[in-house]
Amino acid sequence: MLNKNKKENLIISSALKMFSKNGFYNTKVADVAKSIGMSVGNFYNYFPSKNSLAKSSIVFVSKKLAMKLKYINEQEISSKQKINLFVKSYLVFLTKHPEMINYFFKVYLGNRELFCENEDCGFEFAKEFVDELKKMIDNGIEKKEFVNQDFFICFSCIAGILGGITFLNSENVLDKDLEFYVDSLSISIYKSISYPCE
Amino acid sequence: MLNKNKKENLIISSALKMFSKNGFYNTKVADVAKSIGMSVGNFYNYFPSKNSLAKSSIVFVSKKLAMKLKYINEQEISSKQKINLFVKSYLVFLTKHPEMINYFFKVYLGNRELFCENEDCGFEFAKEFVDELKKMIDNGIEKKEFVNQDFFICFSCIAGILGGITFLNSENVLDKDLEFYVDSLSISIYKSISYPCE
Amino acid sequence: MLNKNKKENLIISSALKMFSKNGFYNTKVADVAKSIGMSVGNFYNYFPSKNSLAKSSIVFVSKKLAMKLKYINEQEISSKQKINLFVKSYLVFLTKHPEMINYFFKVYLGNRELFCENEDCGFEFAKEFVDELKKMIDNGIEKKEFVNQDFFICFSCIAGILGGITFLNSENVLDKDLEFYVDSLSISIYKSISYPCE
Amino acid sequence: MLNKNKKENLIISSALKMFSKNGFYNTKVADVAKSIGMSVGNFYNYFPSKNSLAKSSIVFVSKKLAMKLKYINEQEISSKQKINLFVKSYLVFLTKHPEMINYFFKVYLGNRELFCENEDCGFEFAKEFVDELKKMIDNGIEKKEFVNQDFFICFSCIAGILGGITFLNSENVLDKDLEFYVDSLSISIYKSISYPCE
DNA sequence: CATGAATGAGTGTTCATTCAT
DNA sequence: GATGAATGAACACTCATTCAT
Repeated sequence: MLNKNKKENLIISSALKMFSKNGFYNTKVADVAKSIGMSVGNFYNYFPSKNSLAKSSIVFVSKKLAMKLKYINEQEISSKQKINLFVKSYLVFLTKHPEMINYFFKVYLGNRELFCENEDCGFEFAKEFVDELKKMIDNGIEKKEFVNQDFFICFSCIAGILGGITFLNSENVLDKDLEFYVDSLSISIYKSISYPCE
Repeated sequence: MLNKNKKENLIISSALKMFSKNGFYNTKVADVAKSIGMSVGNFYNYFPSKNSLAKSSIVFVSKKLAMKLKYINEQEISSKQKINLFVKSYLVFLTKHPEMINYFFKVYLGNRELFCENEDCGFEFAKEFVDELKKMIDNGIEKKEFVNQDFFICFSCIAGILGGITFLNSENVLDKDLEFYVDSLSISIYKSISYPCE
Repeated sequence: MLNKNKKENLIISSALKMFSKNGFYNTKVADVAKSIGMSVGNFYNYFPSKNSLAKSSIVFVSKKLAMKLKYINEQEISSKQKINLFVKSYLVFLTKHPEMINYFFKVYLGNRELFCENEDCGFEFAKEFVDELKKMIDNGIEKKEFVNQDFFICFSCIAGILGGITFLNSENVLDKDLEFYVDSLSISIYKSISYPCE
Repeated sequence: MLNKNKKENLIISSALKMFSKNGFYNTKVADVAKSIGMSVGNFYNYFPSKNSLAKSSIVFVSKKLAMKLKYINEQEISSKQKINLFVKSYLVFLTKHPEMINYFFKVYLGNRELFCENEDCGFEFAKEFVDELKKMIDNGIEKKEFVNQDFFICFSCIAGILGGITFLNSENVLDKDLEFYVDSLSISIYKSISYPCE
């Protein structure tokens, strides 16, 4: 028998697909349960509420992304190369697990009320990923590879541009495979935050 | 007495605030109606359904944004200047009407199921804005001010970076006024899509 | 059309019957609604919750009983006669509206958790009746018709003995009509709280 | 290891506390099981259902009370003294085991649907206690110490008055210790069923 | 146009009970 | 006997929408 943690992940994996496809509110607890052959009642042995599943799900995704970024951050390469590796890693992941990325951009960013009780909750559930991204940015600034500017500008450039391509992809408007965009995207991102005419 | 169209806009204005603050699903038709002193029944004289209000709302926002961009596009200035004007215009608008921008980024992009019946609906309800943005991009490429690359890359850079700052702003994590970011953001956006070392 | 208050009373009347017969927990909101030809949703236009219906119901009963007792209290007769009138009035009421009395003794006294949030809520929802009973007792003590003793003793004698016969009646163990017990019950009650050998 | 019967009593003891405090319907089988460090599944090795636990519990209480009354009944003393002893014994028991008395008056009398399948089930589960009380009453009447009246009147007087003080006690409205009320209560009860001017 | 009472399908959650281990 | 994961029917409450007035 699967242990508790394994089963939780099984639920999350299925929920991510359903939430990202049909939205949190149009996905019923019964749907999630049934999708993995589990009874409704038993679902509640693993998550105390539908909402807590949403929260655990974003933590799950955030950790996955953080791991990939951490692996890149730990290498002794230039920031430019790091960005290239990250974009590639991100797009491969998006191809393989669109539900995770889409969950992040659609459900997490689009339905803040699910994740925030008070006004200023920030991105606490995506902390792990955001922190790792911060590391990359800080390191790039430190090494003078990135313009020494407001952190939030950098953050918007990296996360924003990737978010942009993600939305276009999820709406099926892109005419090429994601892989195709790796280089041009990394260059764009790099240009946006680095000094012109290096 | 207000004519039908005026009243529709009144409803939309109030709905935008509520939808963007609490989400579409947590805003009840009764709440919207009450917020402008209207009865529930009467609401349905102006919109056939809650969902149609959501659609009209995004068209409303898209038109507003398109107008601003159109005004900029019509000027005889460099693309670089256009981007600067657009960023400024955008951030001023975001300051004045966060509900509109947030509605666009959160409700519209985050709850696609509300606006898409089939799989490939694209951004039909934001068409006016997207088209105008396309004009700016195409013009910049034509004039060799932007790298002649895939349109979607450019789109992701412009809309993505602005989206990034928008999310940071709506989560109250920015420590300065939006105005502060105008120049650095426009430079970043411009750098991302233009040739290096101009 | 019935006004709001009339409809509330209609709901309460029906709920009293169902609650007292099958218990609060075995009576579904849908049952109550259906019993008076009302939809479930509409029920909630009159009461915010099932629990609030239970509370309103006991207030309703308490008021009815208080009224009867008040009418008796206002007469210029001896306490002995008051008790006789009250017992008669009570038993007639019990015959005519067993659901009200049974609701009081079974649901209200038997399911305190429904009516008490904190530990010491006392009998706040039956206040009107209890207050009127207190008046009768205080008056009898003042006029030296009742032994000058602890109020709670008197209260237990009056309410307790009536409660006793009420339970026997609701269990269908009594072999005679309630009317039959009027005199012996009033004498017993009177004896229990008055001086022996008057 | 405890034998089956001992464990049943252990369950009952804990259940009495929880049922009397929070009500039958707000006490979950899992709560009862956990309260004595037992698994849910194992609970069902001792009681076939939650409802049967409720029934066994009232029999348990009824037997305890019957025993005390039996001991008193067997003494060669006047009915007046018996009543005094019974009241004392009752109040001491109530002080020591409020859960048992409260279970009787609240859960058993207040939720008849739990104990009665048909309409006329009487007090079958409290038979032992009721029978013993009947013995005391019959004996008093026989010895002309009590008025020769309807049995149910006597029953209501004794059980009702004790029930009255019990409710007041369980609602924490009494300002003195229960012991304080022993004499006045026994006198009141005795007066209520005996001839005036003995 | 305007009202708001009425509808009723729908949903998150609970919990007594079962049963494989 | 003992465990606790699994079941699934049940229920309070919601809310978009309708419609009589």
